[in-house]
This record gives sequence, C-alpha cells and structure tokens, in this order.
Amino acid sequence: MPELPEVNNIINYLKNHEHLTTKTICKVDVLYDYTIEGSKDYFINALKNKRILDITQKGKYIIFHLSDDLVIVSHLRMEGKYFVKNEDVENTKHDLVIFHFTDNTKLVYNDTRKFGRMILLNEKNYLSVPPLSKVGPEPFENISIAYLKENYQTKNIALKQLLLDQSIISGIGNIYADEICFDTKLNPRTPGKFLSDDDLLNIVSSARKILTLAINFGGSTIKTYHIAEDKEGNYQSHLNVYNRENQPCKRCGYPLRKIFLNGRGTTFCPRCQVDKSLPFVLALTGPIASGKSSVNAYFVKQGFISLDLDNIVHEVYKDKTVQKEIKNIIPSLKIVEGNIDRLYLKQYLINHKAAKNDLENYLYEGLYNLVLKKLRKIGPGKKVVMDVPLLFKSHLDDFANKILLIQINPNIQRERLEKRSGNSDLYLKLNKSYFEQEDIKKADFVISNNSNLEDLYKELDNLNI
DNA sequence: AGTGCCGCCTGATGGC
DNA sequence: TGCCATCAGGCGGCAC
Repeated sequence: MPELPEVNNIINYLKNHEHLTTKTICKVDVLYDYTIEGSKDYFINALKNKRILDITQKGKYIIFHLSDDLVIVSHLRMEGKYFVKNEDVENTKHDLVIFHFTDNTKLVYNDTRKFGRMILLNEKNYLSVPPLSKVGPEPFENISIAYLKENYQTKNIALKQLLLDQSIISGIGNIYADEICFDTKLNPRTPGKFLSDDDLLNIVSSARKILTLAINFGGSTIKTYHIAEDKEGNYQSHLNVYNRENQPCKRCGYPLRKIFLNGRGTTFCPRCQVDKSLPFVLALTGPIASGKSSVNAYFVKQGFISLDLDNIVHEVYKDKTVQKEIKNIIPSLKIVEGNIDRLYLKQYLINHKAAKNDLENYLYEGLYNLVLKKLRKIGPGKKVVMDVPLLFKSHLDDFANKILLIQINPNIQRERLEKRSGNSDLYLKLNKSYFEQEDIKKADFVISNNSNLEDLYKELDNLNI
C-alpha cells in the first residue's frame, strides 16, 4: 500500500497534473458504504457544489480542503487509488466512490480490497479529532531527542513495530521500515529500550534520507501502486531489503532473511543488522566428529559462555505445548513421565516424510525462540559460543555475529567415529545433511581439523576472534 | 497500559 | 486443470 512517498506522489499528481484544485463537485456516488466513516447521507449532501481548494498530506493520509470549511480526510490503506477520468468512462469493478465535477470529469476512488476509509470533517478542528489526532509527526518535522527517548527507550517491543506505529512517527510503512532498519544496521527485532541515543538520531536521519529518495523516484511500485493509471513509481529497484528474501545483502553478501514480526513480513540481513539486546555470538558448525566440542572448549577457556544446544533441544521436547503439538501430528506417540519417546518418534518419522517436514519446521521454530530467549537473558556485552550442527537449517545463524565452520577429511572422520561408537556407517547416514557445500561461503572462518588438538588450538589462536 | 492476534477484503501465486 | 493455502505498501478492536 502507499506509504508517505507514494501518497506524496499521488497528491502531487492530482494537484499539478490533474489540476484538481480548480474543480467543483456537483454530485457524489457512494457505491460501497463502509468506505465512508460517519453518515453517508451527510457526506453526499454536504459535498454538493463544493470547490476543491487544496490537497495536503499528514503521514499516509490525504486531506482534501474544500470550500465552506470542509475537509475530506482519506486513507488508502492497502489498495486505495484515485483516478481522474472523463464522465463518459464507465465505472469498473472496484470503483467505490465517485466525485462528479462540473467540468464533465470525475474523481474515482478505486479500492480492490475495500480497506480504505474517508471521512468528512471541518477545517477548524480536523487535526484535533480522530483519525488525525492520533497521528504523530512526519520524519521531516522537528522531532526532539527527548520525544524519541520517551517513545522508544521505554518500550520492550521490536524496533520494526515502533517504526510502524503511526502515533510516534507517521508515514513509515512496511517497506520503508525494513529499509530504515537496514540503513541504520539495526536488527528489526531489537526492543526499543536497547537503542542508544545515537541509534534514535540515526533512525530519524535515515528515515528522512530514504523517504526523500523514494519521493524523488516516484515511490515504490511492488504490485499495484500507481501514481496514476499508467504511471508507476521507480524506487522499487533501489530497495535494499524489502522483497529481496534470500538474495545477497548489498553490504556483506549474506543471504537476506525473511521473518514475521507481529504478523508483518520483515526482511533483513542477519549478519550486518545487529540486535542490540543480544551478546556477541560465535556459532560453530561442522559435520559429526569434526571436533566441534574441542573448539567449543577452546573458546570457553577464552572467556566465552557456552550455550549447550543439546540441552536446549531437550528443553524444547519437554515443553508441554510442544508435546501437545507433536501428539496432534502423531497420536500414537507415548509420553512417559513428561518425556517424549524420542526413539519411537525417530522411527515414525523415517516412514512419514510429510509429518517429518512439518514437525522439523515446528521444532526449529521452538528451538529458535528458546535460543533467542536464552541469548536475551545473557544480554549484550557478553560473548557466547554455541555449537550448532544444523546451524543453517535451523536458522540459528540469524543470531550469529561470526560463524566458524570446521571441516574434516572424511577418512579421519570415519576413523574417529569408529573409535567413538564402533559403527560409523549409521552415524554418517543419520548426519548426512548437516550442511551443504554452498553453506561454506556463509562462514567467516573455515578451519580443517585433521590433525591433533595442539595443531587445532594453534590454528584457532591464529584466527584472533 | 502494554501487547498479541484477528478481522476486514480480493486477487495473485505456488504447491499438490 | 483445478483446488487450497498463503501472502500482500494497513489499521482498528478485542482479549488477556
């Protein structure tokens, strides 16, 4: 839907190209009642013979200023559009409100999803009554650091959600919120209270910069937004993150991630957008018997806190809601003394591929949230090392500041497994998909652990992490 | 009070 | 091919 830059372009077009501010309304047709807030009859009758004097903007709202102190406050929501047409052009399917003018033209409000709303108010008080009374300053207005601190640093909710809150700063929607987070190198999940004063000032200057650029490029046309019927915006090709899931970050090359924050799709770079509520995280990954636990021990000696993923996985399985969900998928599963029969589960999943996929995704999600919770509890300023076999599949690389990948010669791996368990074939089969070749380039450091512990530690000394 | 989730609508897209 | 689920530039209201 239109955000501030798109609304700005629409208003410009209606004023300067369609010359709407020279026109007088003679009749209004309301074809979908819910579009009009308040009395539909009042809306229709009061607008007769009113002249459009000016069109202005507040955040994402369009304000038509009319003669006799009337104003129409209009919000396009997701799909609203205004077109000016000649009277002889027939209405189309989603034309909801038609303003007929005395010069044989009409302003058509078209809205496929019917979310848009408009209300007729008075020039004298329209800013002090809803909906505009609840709308905060645009990024371009004077915003004091005290105002930002009060509205961001006292909140435990995600930066992304704060940026979308129109009562704090208006005009920023889902596209530009993601772009601002990228530009300021802040993870959209960061709770407001972890943002520094500098972060807050950066957010405002970044918002000004990005929205100005977007205005100058005519806004972003992703699907349906058009300045006019045959005129698209051009900023979409300049977007750094929005609509670029899995594509390489333009700053560091790491594949961009898409998650959902409060029900809104959110795309960001997990490596160069820092979550300030979290400690520095070094993630270790590599195949079975590659020596991850030795490397883990090395970093614990260096003062890192070790996050034991095995334990956390057990915790996920012990969670009552998780168990309930698993039991929904597999009713025959037994839960003994609060513990899931994981051997039965494993065997069941070998024969039920679809269930395996669903369950894995569900468990990864649980693991992801629990790890986030644990890292938040440790908090910023600390250093954490975590050994994650399925780092990329579980998306736990979202939390990693640095990734250390350990490689091993397959023959030596087999030897070590034989010594450990006496059955290397089974383990190799079970752990086949720990990571893909293409994941190697996601790592910051790659080491080979084909020799002894002394050589391994020497190699780690040289990394200077 | 602060937060999370659902409903409002239609159409495009992708998986089976 | 169709059928079904999911997703989309937003926001208000409701329940805890």
